Amino acid sequence: MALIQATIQTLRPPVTDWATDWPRGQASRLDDHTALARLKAAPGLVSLDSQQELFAQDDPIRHCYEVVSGCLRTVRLMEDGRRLVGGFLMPGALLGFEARALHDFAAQAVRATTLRSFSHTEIATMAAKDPGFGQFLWHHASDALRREHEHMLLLGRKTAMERVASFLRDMAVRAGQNASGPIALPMCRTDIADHLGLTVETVSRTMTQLRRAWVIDILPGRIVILNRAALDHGAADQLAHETLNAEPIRSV
Amino acid sequence: MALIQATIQTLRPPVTDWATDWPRGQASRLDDHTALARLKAAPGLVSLDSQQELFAQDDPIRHCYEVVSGCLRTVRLMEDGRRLVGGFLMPGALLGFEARALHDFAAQAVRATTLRSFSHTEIATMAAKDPGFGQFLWHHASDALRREHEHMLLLGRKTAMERVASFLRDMAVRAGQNASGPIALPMCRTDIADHLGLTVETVSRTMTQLRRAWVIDILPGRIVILNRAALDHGAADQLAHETLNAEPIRSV
DNA sequence: CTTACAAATTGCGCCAGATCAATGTGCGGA
DNA sequence: TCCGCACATTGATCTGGCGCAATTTGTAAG
Repeated sequence: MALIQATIQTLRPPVTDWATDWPRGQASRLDDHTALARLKAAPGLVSLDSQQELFAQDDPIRHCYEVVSGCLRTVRLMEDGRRLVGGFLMPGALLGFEARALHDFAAQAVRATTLRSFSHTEIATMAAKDPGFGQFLWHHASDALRREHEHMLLLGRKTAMERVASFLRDMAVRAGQNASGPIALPMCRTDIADHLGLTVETVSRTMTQLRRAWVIDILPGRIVILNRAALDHGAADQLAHETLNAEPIRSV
Repeated sequence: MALIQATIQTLRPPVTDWATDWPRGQASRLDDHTALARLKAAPGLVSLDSQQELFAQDDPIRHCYEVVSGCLRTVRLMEDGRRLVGGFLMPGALLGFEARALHDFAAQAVRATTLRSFSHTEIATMAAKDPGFGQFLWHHASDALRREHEHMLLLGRKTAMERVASFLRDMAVRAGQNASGPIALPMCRTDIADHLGLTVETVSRTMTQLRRAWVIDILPGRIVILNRAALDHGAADQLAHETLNAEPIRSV
């Protein structure tokens, strides 16, 4: 059950931007939609400690959220403990904006996190009145769908190396880091493994392989991409063989 | 590229039902929405031969479709030929109702298929004008999202036996066959394998295992569920061991 | 600085499912 | 009825990733 009860106050006049979460899609052009702006003017605020749960799987959807800071994961559990991490939500991401009665994933803070919270009922009401807002929700769901499709391909057909490479590339894109520089990995290896359909050990081994091949450097809580082309092209495998004997000096 | 150019004529007065495709969800209650009814009054009709492609991956989205008869698969290919079948579309299913510029999957006929076709532009225009229709699209995308989440769990964490069992159970539910009776499997084993993230051989072996355990019977182009509980409960594995020596008389 | 604990890495043996290779089966056409 | 072809099944072998356990690293507390 949801641990936090956010308070939604009265709606007040328009404000400005609505951060969206489509790093790799054509974001719907509704950032400045007035209904959204009105909504954003009076959000509830939620703070979560690290590992705290925002809502559980099968909880009724009462609120929608926008991540302000921190990082969340969506989690789905099987009875026997097998776990799937649907995704990681970074600042700007939206959560719970589906037309549905129950959450099909739990949401948990990867680390201390703050969110803006909105009433889901109000969202639905607004969608019923305002076609523009309805369109926004449609666009949002469609974009989510496209990303899930991509992830299904990863889970269904990619090798461990390809999965890890895809993940790291995605994290780089999300961080806006097309250039070099450390990329934060706030989530633990277990979370990454459960997101990629692998085990912790395989994730660790694969990342080590990439390090040995000078494709990435591994620092506590972050990585640095040394050879972006290898990561993109999937040539990481070949590289791993070529440079296997050379042992890079590990950054301190 | 799309092989068929459907013609959308003028819109005419309301008609009746709008078959939806949420066998396991709370279908959005918009079946009789007037905008949809208006649209449905003047659809283009499309016929596909078996294996014919309706649209390719990365084609611009020009039309939306409702499956009238037959069966389609959505397909995504990797450069090296690895293939993922996103899903199978049975009569009543909707296709291409996303807010997006390009298709992220190709759609191909599993066997001879007919569809009603609608202009995607018109859909988008209608969504912009009519909040109720926008809501319908939002609901539709949200339901699709929930199904994809379920499938991600299958691809990421389930065993071959669990995947095949889930698939057969789904097909039974879709066919409205909670009772006994043959369930049509119009798609070939390769399609099933690419849908479940397995190989043809593994699908075949697993189904044989289920047959030997008296959980299902296998007929050309269809199956019969003999032990629904085993299929649901995933106890298929245990059963497979218990009854492994007994060789059921194969139906002719 | 030392201790303590969780997270990450590494080694090693094993197995579910992949891969390669026949063989079997059903169906449509001449 | 026979042929031909695509699909399905089965067998034999191989391997990528898993499972378990030991070790190392990072980090927070004392």
